[in-house]
Order: sequence, then C-alpha cells, then structure tokens
Amino acid sequence: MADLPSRPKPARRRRGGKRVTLKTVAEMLNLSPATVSIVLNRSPVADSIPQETKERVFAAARQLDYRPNYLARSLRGKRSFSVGVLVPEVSEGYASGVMSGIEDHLIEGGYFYLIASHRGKPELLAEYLNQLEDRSVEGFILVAAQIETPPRLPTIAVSGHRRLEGVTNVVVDHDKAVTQALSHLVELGHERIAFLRGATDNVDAEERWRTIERVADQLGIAIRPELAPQLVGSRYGAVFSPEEGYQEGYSYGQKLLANGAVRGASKPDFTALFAFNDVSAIGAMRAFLDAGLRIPEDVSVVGFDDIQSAAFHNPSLTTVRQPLREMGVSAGEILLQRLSGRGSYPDFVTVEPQLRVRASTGPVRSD
Amino acid sequence: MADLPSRPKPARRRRGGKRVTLKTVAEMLNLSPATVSIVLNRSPVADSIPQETKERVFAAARQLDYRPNYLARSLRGKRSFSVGVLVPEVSEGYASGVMSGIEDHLIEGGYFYLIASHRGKPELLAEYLNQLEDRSVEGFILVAAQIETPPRLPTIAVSGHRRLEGVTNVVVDHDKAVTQALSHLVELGHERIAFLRGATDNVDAEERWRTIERVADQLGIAIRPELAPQLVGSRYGAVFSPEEGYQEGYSYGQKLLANGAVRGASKPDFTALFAFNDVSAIGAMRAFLDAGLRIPEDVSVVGFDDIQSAAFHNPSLTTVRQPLREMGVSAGEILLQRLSGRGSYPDFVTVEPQLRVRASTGPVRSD
DNA sequence: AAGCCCTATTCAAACGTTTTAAATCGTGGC
DNA sequence: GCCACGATTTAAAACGTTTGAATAGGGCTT
Repeated sequence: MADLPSRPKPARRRRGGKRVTLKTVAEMLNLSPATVSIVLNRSPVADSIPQETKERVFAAARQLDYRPNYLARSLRGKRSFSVGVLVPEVSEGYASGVMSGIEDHLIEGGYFYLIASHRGKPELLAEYLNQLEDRSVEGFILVAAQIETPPRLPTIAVSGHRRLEGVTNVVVDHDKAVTQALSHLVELGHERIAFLRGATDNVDAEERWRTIERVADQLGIAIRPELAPQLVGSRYGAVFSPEEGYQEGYSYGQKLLANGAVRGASKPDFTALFAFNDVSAIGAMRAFLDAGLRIPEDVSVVGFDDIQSAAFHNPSLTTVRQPLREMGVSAGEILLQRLSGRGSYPDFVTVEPQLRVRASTGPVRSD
Repeated sequence: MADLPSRPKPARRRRGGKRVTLKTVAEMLNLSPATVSIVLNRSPVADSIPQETKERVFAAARQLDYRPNYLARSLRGKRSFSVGVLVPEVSEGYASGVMSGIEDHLIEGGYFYLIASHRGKPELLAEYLNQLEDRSVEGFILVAAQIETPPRLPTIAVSGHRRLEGVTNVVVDHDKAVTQALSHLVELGHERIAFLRGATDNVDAEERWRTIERVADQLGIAIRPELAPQLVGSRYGAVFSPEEGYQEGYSYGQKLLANGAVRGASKPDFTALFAFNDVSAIGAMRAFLDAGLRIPEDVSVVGFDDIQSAAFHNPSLTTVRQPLREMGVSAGEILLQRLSGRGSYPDFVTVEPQLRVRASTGPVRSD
C-alpha cells in the first residue's frame, strides 16, 4: 500500500483491450492458470513449486498489473469479503459515531461493508437483511436495531440487549454509566432529580431505565413519576432526525417545568435533570433557559452519549460518554474474528462509559 | 416488499441442505435452467414462452424461495449493482449529511454502496478507488475529495470543483450563497467584516474565497488581510474531526481579536465575522464570548453549512444552509442515470443555498 | 412431399477463479 | 529394463448465472 502512489500508471487492460486475467498471465509464462493461481495465493500446494517459477509468476503479475476478479473469486470460494451494516440513519450522530469505528479493522482485514438505513422500521430492516444476504455478505453489524429473530449469518448488535442465538452484543456498561451520573449529582447535593426516559422504540431505553431505578434506589433518590416522562421518539415510519429529538427535548423540558412548578416560586421542584441522551438534554436546557432559569445555578443537566456538539454547547454539557467509535471498532473486530471462525465467541462485550463533567452541572444552591 | 413480513419463513435451502439454485427450480419443473432464467428475468425471449409455463416457473420459484446468486449473476452479466462512496470520514457532519441522501435512489434502483473513508489522504483515496474498482463497482460518488486524474468509472463529485473528464460535479451555488450572507450583513449595517478562509486542503475553499473577494468588491466591502486568516485544516494524514475544527475556530477567533484589537477599546475593529463553516464559526463565537464580547450585540457571526447543531447552539447560528441531503440525493440519482447509460450527462449540477437567519447576527450598534 | 416458418425449449459457452486428483517427466534403485 | 518416486505442473470440474445459437416438433404453404 505504501508504494502505491509511486507505482507507474497501471495497465490493467491488455493491448487487445481485454481485461488482464489469470489466463493472460499464464499464457505469457507458458504456464497454466492453475499454477499462477496457486503461486499468487500462496496456497499450501505452492511449497512444491520452485522458487524460480514463483518469481517469474510474481514478476509477470506485477508487470501486467494483474488484479484478481473479486466476483469470480467469491463465487468460487464462497467468501465475499463483505459485511452488511444496518443503521437507523447514516446522518444520525449515534450511528455515524459507531460507523466511523467499524471501518478500522474491516478494511485492514480485506473486508468492505454495504450500508443501508432501516429508519427504525422493522419491515425495512427485515427486507435489507434479506437483500444483503442475497448479496452474499458474510455477516451483519446492526446498530440500534430491534430484532426478534436472529439473522442466519454471524451478527454483531451494537447496543442490542437481547440474548439471541448467533448474536454478539456490544453494549455500554449501563450500571457504571448510571452510577457515575447519579453519584455526580448526589455529590453536588442534588436530591430532587427529574428524568427523561427513552422512547419505547429505542433499544437502550428499557435497560437504562431499569438501571436508573435500581441505582436511584441504592443512592436514596426518589423517582417521582410526574418528573420522569417517557419520550415518544420518532416511532416507526419516521426518519430519525436530530431536529425532532431537540424539539422533543424542548417540549419535554417545558412539560417538566409545568409538572414541577411550585406555586409562587420561580424555580421548579427539582434541581437537576438526567436526560436520556444529549439531544434531549440540549433541547430541555433550551426550554429551561427560555423560561428564565440559569444553568447550572438553578438546574443542573446531565446528558448521555457525548455527541460531538455536547462539549461546544453553551453551557457545555456534562454527560456520560459512550465510546461510540470504540464500540464500532469492537464490533468490526469481533465480527472479523467470528468470520475467521476460531472457536467460540462472546455473547456480550461491554465497554466502559466515562463521565464528562462540564459546565451544565453545579452544586445545589439554597437561595 | 410490502408483503415480506407476512410471508412465511423462507426455506432458501433445500431439504438436502443445499442452496436453492436455478437448477433446483429447473429440475423440479423438468425444464432447463435456461428457461427458468429467461422467464424469471422477463428477458425479451420470454415472449415465446406460453403463459402457462411462465406461471409454473413463478410458482416453483416462490415455493422454493429461490433467490438468484448475485455473484454469479454479476460475474456473468458484468454488472455488480454496486457503487463506491468515498468520504473524508463517515462521522463528519458534511459527509454524513450527503450520505443520508445518496441512499434514497440507489437502493430503489437495486444498487448498494460500499463506503470507505479517505481521511483526506490522496494516497488512501487512490488506494480505495483501486480496491473498489477491483470489487467491480460500477461507479463512484466522491464527497469532498481532491482528485487530479479522473477515475476510470462514471463518477459524481459532491463539492468538487474541477472540470474533469467523466466526472459530474454537484455543487452549491457559491455566488448566491456568498451574496446572501454578505448582503444580510450589509443590510444590518456591517462594513468592517472579518473572515475565516477555508484550509487549502478543502475542496470548497478556493472557489468560495474567490467568490467572496468578488462579491465583497461589488458590495463595497474592504477585505483586510490581517482579518482574513486562512484556516490550516487537519492537513493530510490527520483524521478529520469536528473537535479539531472547533479548536481551530476558537484559536482563530482569538487571533482575530488580537489582530483587530483597538488600543484602549474593549471591542475589536470589526463588527461581524463570516466564517468558512459552522464548525469554525462556533469555535470563534466561543472565543468571542470568552473574551467578554456579546453576540450579536458586539459581533455578528455568520457560518456556512447549517450543520445539525447550528440551530440549537446558544446563541443559535445564522448560516448559509447547504442542502447536503439533497446534494446526496442528486448525486445518487445522476449516477444511476449515467449507469443506465442514456446519452450525455451534465458536467455540473448546481443546488441552491439558503440563508438561515438566527440569533447570531444583529444590527450594528454604535455605542 | 419438400420446404418453411412458428413455437417452445434447450445446448453449450462464457464469466474468472480455486482446488483436487491426476498427468508428466526425469531419476535412481534394484 | 522395470518400477516406484519425488518434483512439477496441469486438466477439469465447480461455483450459478445469462445468452446467442441451435433444436425439435408441428402445422402451413406450394
């Protein structure tokens, strides 16, 4: 790869205008295609071929700029060196974060990936799984996808949750994530905390909420249902767009202010918000600011994910970072391992969250 | 597609455990694979096949859940129904915006796409172009990629600039974009305007700057070199990351404050900034805010792109929206047309920018 | 009855690999 | 002079499809 740029312009087509194939190379050397193939692939049988012949083959291949035909090779060898990646929407921050990591090991390992957006629709997801299988992908990486039945091929689910036959789940350690966030608030003196719960169609929502209930209980935090509304999400059929997420966060922020309103007081009956994700946190912050509240003096806000803009918001957002890129890297890596087929594979791979303390959280003020 | 979910679980493998192939179907019907293929593909020759036979074929195919093997079909037919997409980095906002549109028509047209990130490195780009060509893609879509020589396959360049043989460029109308932005500032009374120029490795930088010089001249705006520094960008070899972009915007914001400092005054010698893009605009805004300036009272800021977080920033960012998704849609559409090979194709396709006026711009104050 | 055109279907090659079993060819042992 | 043998190399099948040429049967014309 390093020497590519300096290499002279490749021929790739023979003088006749025909593609350079194994046969072309073989004819040039007065050998058979079989021999050339064996040498070029360094197949075990190549041991019995004298060094001198090998060198002739390599030289000829280089001279003609022979490039094996992938389709033919895959057809014969039943390996396509491709995997399918299914995301809700490529432009959505969570998915694109994960995607950026997927590539790392896959391409090194000689794999490329085909992408499709399922837009949260189960029927589209099913359809694409079929189409990609028809295209002979060797495995799948699913990001934020709900599946009931395991695909027929080796599959890695990023932030999946179910234990399914043949599926490896790459998940963030929710217990640690939630504990970090809530402990941070507790240390700052917060006791009355509001929450935004994830929508039912979000793969992480249920697990995370269960964890929150458990950890809150351990820390002695009471959860008041009217201050823990569940986001609706974009539902099946809608395109997942961050704009909608912000809007939803905004309106739920207003809702929280209404539900937590204290007669005669300018401040609501909670001092902190733990949102389901950064997008909704930012929307809610905006609602708080618009209502004349100060952040973090009046209300502290904690998000989840650490999307790109979280750090550059004003005020910058304290959040639990999910290492999206690393999760993508793991997914690619594990799929590669599974495809090379050595033995067993894990059901779950857990990655570590990290609390990023920024400007949106501060100590409780008792004025 | 609509009836897929309700369809009973497909067999896809025959009782023997062998894949269902054309031959399987043919044998079941006592016909030859050729006939089955002709019928299933509705090839012209199928006219001479009686309706009754056709129906038998369709029925058998459905019953066995026959799915043609893509690799075999592509090998034979020399069409892979795949295209290659090259972006700087999938998680980068510009690229993912475009990507989300690319998919629309491609998948409808039976195409999938393979993605790779060139990370701004020409040698990686060249390498991937080769690898994808080896994989028999039928064409390319390049996003924010610098190429000197045209690829061997039909290519659409999104925000390319050069006129290259075989390449269709999808570009935003820079003249309109710049005119809208600068007119807006002029209408607000701004005369002393600072700029951030795009880095040399950015495909849009040169074109946009030339346009700015021209339009500024028309509008009677003087460009002062010390207030129009050029961003350095991530240079070849670095991963394109928004974080770096923000940081760079921040430090260039500080630089502008230094260059534009007026002895004894608390405000700099410019009342507005037209940044190269939203990321640098947001970084610079942060620098201004940190320096105690108010936005837009002391300095108005205009960005470019309208990335997702522009609207939700505080203050929200006035910017020139590039219809990224639409540009992706166009790219996919045009490539599809070119692949289906009807006649000639355009060199350039221009899309319309749109000024989004938000809270970061306001009238000049003379206090 | 030969020739001919239709209709319905099939043959066989081709796409470019990989792989297994087998062919070829000295060579040395007996 | 025969045979086994190691060392090289190859023929041929297989992967699953598409397609242009070919076939078989039958009815129709002259």
